[in-house]
Amino acid sequence: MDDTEDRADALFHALADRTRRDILRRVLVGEHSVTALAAKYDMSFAAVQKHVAVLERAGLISKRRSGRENLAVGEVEAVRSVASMLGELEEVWRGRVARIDELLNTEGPTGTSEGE
Amino acid sequence: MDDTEDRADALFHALADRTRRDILRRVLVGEHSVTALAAKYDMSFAAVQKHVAVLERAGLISKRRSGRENLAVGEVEAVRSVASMLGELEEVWRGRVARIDELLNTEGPTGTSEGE
DNA sequence: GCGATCTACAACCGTTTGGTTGTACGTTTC
DNA sequence: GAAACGTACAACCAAACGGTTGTAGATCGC
Repeated sequence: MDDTEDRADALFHALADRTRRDILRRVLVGEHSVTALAAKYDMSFAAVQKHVAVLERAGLISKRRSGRENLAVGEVEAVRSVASMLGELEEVWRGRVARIDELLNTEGPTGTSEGE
Repeated sequence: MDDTEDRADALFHALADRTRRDILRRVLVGEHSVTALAAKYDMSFAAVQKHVAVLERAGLISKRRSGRENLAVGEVEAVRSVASMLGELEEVWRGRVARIDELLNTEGPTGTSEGE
């Protein structure tokens, strides 16, 4: 149910770091090994590897083994899915969303009345 | 220079929390006071207020004082600016970005050669 | 004026994050 | 087979995050 919310959390979180956004740009252009990526940044290999893992867990990149190298490539579909989430937000603003109440978190410790 | 990167950090970080995304949806529909928003979630007023502050610092919402109430409203332009960042990523993938090297972080402890 | 309401913010706390170093394991190369 | 390379992962650390409670300042209603 809030499965898409979990996914949104992971996607936005992955994008909320400039090093990860930079890695994503590189691997959207073409495949890069983790070591090749790590050489680009002024931090340890392990740190870059962790960033790659975060991107992978979010589905923004995928990895392919090639001998001892691990080639990462950007998943443009995932980028588009984030864009579509923002598009939905814009539709909310336009008032074009049919069942807004379904999009909104239905908590309301006052009794889930939500009628405002 | 990496001013836009700071902004991107703030925007994606603000969006990387489901409560904040939910608040954003509500205030994109129309103005809500902080108290009205806080009533919707099963957490303290202060917690919701902090979320609102994060959204405001990122520029995703703005606040307007009306008597003792503080009315928050969503800034759809900021949402669009995030969408355009993702659009730029997609263009990187398409190979349509003219000066990619300017988009990519130019670190390279090996001497900023970047020639790969 | 006084109580109730709306807001802001400080102080605190457990967990996560982003970084480090060190170790270990498969793969290539000679 | 041994050295070098590419990777993965554990353990550790300071800082940030998301939450809490408590205090305090404006503003409204009566």
